Amino acid sequence: MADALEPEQLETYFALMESVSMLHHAVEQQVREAGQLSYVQFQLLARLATAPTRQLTMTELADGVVYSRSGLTHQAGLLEKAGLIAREPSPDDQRATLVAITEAGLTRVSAILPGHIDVVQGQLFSPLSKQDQVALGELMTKVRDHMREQPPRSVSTRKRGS
Amino acid sequence: MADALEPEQLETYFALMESVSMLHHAVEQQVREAGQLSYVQFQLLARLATAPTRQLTMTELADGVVYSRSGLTHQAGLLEKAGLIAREPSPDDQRATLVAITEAGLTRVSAILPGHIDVVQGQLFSPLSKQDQVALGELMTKVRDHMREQPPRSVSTRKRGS
DNA sequence: TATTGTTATACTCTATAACTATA
DNA sequence: TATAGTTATAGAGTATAACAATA
Repeated sequence: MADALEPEQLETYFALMESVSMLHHAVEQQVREAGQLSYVQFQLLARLATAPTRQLTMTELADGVVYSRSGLTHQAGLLEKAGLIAREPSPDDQRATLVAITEAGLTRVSAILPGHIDVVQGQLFSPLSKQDQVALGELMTKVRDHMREQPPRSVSTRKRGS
Repeated sequence: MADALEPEQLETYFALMESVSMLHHAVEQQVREAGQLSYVQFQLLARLATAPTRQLTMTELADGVVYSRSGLTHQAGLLEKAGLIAREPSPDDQRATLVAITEAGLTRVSAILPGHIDVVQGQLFSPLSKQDQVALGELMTKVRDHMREQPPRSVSTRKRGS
């Protein structure tokens, strides 16, 4: 409502989307070549690998990565079949499923990470000064936090109208 | 090679990817609801609408939006079937196809744009100060320009190894 | 020989709706 | 009644390779 975008903002928006699209394409390729995984699968594994207890519920795991429950179930099925994660019922809540990364999963992430970091360094950070990099971090943290507050209206699919 | 990512850079990278993923999801929905198009289709139309002569060759149109020739052919086929673009052989180069946006295409873009701008404003820019917005534009322009210089190794698929 | 674009095909991803089971 | 997760299925997107035509 109200507030149009300045032409300058439109250019910023386009530059952001194009940059990230290209970056996404580059890292997707790297992840596939180095680890035979899609980027989504890599994100899920990376999230598990960095989780405090190295296990999350399906819902926690989905958050911010996947936008439908069935999508996550599908990806988790593939990862489990590949032996990279393990699922077991949660003791706390019988409805929930706990997902844990396996040793093989950790190994896979380790195989991907160095090359991944090279790509991100080369594509995203190399044209930026140290100052720029810090600034970008601050900006995107603000944006991400703001977006997280917005009703994602997807994973927590609580249909109203339809 | 060399140069690892600082943990701070890793966070920046993640914040960027998550933000844009959510933004992409939001605009994708908006474009579909307001204009019955995918985001890629909207990008193609928008690119044509803002092109100086309102027509581009397939290769020019693909640039930065689509990463395979056949993908563009497919999308162009859909857009043409919907009457939003028109294709004709180029007079300059008999191999090339000129793609032009139709009146219906322009109308469709117009139908999408206001709501689109609202979403971008609300999701991306609203948490940022005017200063922040300018800074983001400068940063992403640098990044985009740098990435454009990198061999995209995709559209201009000049296979070497395989 | 290199480039533009299309075709055919196959694969992956994603989303919707219906369903089960537990809170 | 609401939530966690799965299943089945259908649709859309994308990429590879083989191809035709022009430069």
